[in-house]
Amino acid sequence: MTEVIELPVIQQDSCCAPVASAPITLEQAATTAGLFKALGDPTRVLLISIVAAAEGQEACVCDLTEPTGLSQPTVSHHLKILTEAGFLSRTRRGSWAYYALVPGSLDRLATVLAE
Amino acid sequence: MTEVIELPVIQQDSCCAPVASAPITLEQAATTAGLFKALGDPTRVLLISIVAAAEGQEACVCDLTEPTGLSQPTVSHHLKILTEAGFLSRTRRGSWAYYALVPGSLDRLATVLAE
DNA sequence: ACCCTGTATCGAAGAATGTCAATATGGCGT
DNA sequence: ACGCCATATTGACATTCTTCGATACAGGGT
Repeated sequence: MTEVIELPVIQQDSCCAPVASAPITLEQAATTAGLFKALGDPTRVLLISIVAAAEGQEACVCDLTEPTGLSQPTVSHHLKILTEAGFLSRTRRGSWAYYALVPGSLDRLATVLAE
Repeated sequence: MTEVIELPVIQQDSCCAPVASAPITLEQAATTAGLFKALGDPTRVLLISIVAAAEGQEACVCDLTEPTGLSQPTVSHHLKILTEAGFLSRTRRGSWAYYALVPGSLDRLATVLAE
């Protein structure tokens, strides 16, 4: 007897279809646009930059409120968006939450932009 | 006597600083985020894809309303946003307005994403 | 000159977004 | 068990965005 096991959908491997190579579907466009939307805010671009340039490629929330000049809840909010988009990962060590750049996530999106 | 001449700011050549290489300023982040925001909409990603895949790398507005399923004013609005962001160019021939992908504009943005 | 077609702009309505203060949650120390 | 610290969530508000219908503009043909 065979059993059907539901596997988690991992679409991060292939990311999404190249934009300029062939015509894509509206659904593919929505997926791609969702990634770009996550990067479509100055604060979030800044956060990515700070995290990527930090030692160990990671930073805690406490390190990010001051350079952005925003409140802690707002920074947490942006970090959540970047994490859900697959650009950042979250690791809890003690009371601190460390956010790190997901390796290859930006490069993968760059592939989508290839002409 | 020296005269100060205001030169137009052309930032499209170098586009913007790589995000993940070194820490950037909030101003640089805003410029970069502006480009991503232009691509942060499903309709606009679809428009880019259709235009890029079209013959002659260009399409008129009349070719774009049907595949997007949106009204003509809305399509024109999105095309304007993409044009102002530097991704599309506009050429008027007769009554028609032809939009084309600006060569290298997507590749330039891809450079920003290099890790 | 007039109309017709394609495109752009305007004005408005609804949805989504960014931000904060207040509050909740989660861990570590005493 | 309690309190403190860092972080996450909630609720609310102002702003921006997406979309449309209505209208204005532009160019070609009769």
